[in-house]
Amino acid sequence: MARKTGSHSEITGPKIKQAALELFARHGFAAVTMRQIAARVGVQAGAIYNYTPDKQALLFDLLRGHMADLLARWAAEQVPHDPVAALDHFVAFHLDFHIQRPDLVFISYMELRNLTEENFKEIEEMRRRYEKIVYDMIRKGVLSGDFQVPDAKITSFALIAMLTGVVDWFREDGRLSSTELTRHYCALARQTFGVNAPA
Amino acid sequence: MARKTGSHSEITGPKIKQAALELFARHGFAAVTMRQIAARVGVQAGAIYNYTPDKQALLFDLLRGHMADLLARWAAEQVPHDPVAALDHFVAFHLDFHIQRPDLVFISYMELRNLTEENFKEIEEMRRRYEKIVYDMIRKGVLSGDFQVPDAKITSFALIAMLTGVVDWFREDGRLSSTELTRHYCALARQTFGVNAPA
DNA sequence: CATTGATCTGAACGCTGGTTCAGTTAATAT
DNA sequence: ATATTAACTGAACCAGCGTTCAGATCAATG
Repeated sequence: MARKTGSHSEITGPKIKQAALELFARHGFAAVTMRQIAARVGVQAGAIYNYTPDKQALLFDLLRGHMADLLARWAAEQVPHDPVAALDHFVAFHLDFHIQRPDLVFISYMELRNLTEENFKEIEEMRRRYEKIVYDMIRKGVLSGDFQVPDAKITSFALIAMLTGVVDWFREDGRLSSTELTRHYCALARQTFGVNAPA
Repeated sequence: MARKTGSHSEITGPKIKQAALELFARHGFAAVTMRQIAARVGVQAGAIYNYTPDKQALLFDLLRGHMADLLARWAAEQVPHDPVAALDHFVAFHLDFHIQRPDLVFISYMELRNLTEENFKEIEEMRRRYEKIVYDMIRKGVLSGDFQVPDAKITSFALIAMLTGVVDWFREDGRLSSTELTRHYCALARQTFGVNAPA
């Protein structure tokens, strides 16, 4: 038996990516086998190699795609000039983006060490670009006097950590809606940044 | 060749734990082999089984020991009654404890999914106990009027995330000393908690 | 000095991993 | 109808896995 009706490349390709994503997120890259991925797609392990050169590329494509998506979407945002409004905007953007992709966020943090050195550098570079966005935003607010923080660099890390950490516990059907979540975190971030008067 | 001078149980046992810790942290539990651990200790793979029933136990013992240490050390702390002073105390304690054990912190977060269900539950329970400590501390400060936060639960997660995230970038020989780090984070945490007047 | 017992070696066991590939199938083009 | 080819199977390859264990080695004991 081979090639059943409806088993086209345009279907199997994305299914492999999705299966790999879910399994990597649940069990970790090293613990997942090509046969497990294949089984989830409904195909033999060998068939995967029509879509990816190897297991490493499967992981790398997921991570690079995720980071590229993140950077592209932020670039497309209309960010307010006012520092406090910009902070609110960023908090809402970051939470929304990450909450919608818990698996990708997870593996982007967990599986960096399973990347080739070369591949790792590429992802790291993208991550640094994103962190710089946050840092620059904070610097602007500090210079304008809107923010009062002990250290801009530390604060940028702290903000990203506290926001990204949300994916560890947030559930759509939990106590808080994503709207409430965003509202709370905007308030929390403002306090963290020493913003006094509400904008 | 077997049993060389100075190769006692009291030496090899801890060396195995240490080697496992470093390798698990660097490459991940699933990617590390018993032979790699053995090689680092200077022993054959079979010898490891004089000290641990299996690979899983090696991981579990590290995680349980880490969490038990964390809880025991906090229990031994003299925590001030004043909520703001207690917050400062906690921030200093948490940073100090985690900065000194980056590898353990790393695997305690990364390798939870490689635990047996039974073992996982035990670690999760300890983690919850620690989170509850933070939550209770915040509740106290909210009730006394010292803290003003949008949501105590969220804030507890946010605080832990922003503090623990430090191990991802902090280096002893970096721009900031651990003393400065603590000072900055105490200030940041106070702001996050809406503390107005310095205590 | 002979014996003992903890400690470790070295080789093996059965199994599974990623990857390859000749061959099979079915959708499409001629 | 026939030929073509993308998509897939099924089996194999070999390296490496965790784990076991009979036997070797050496420190300590009496």
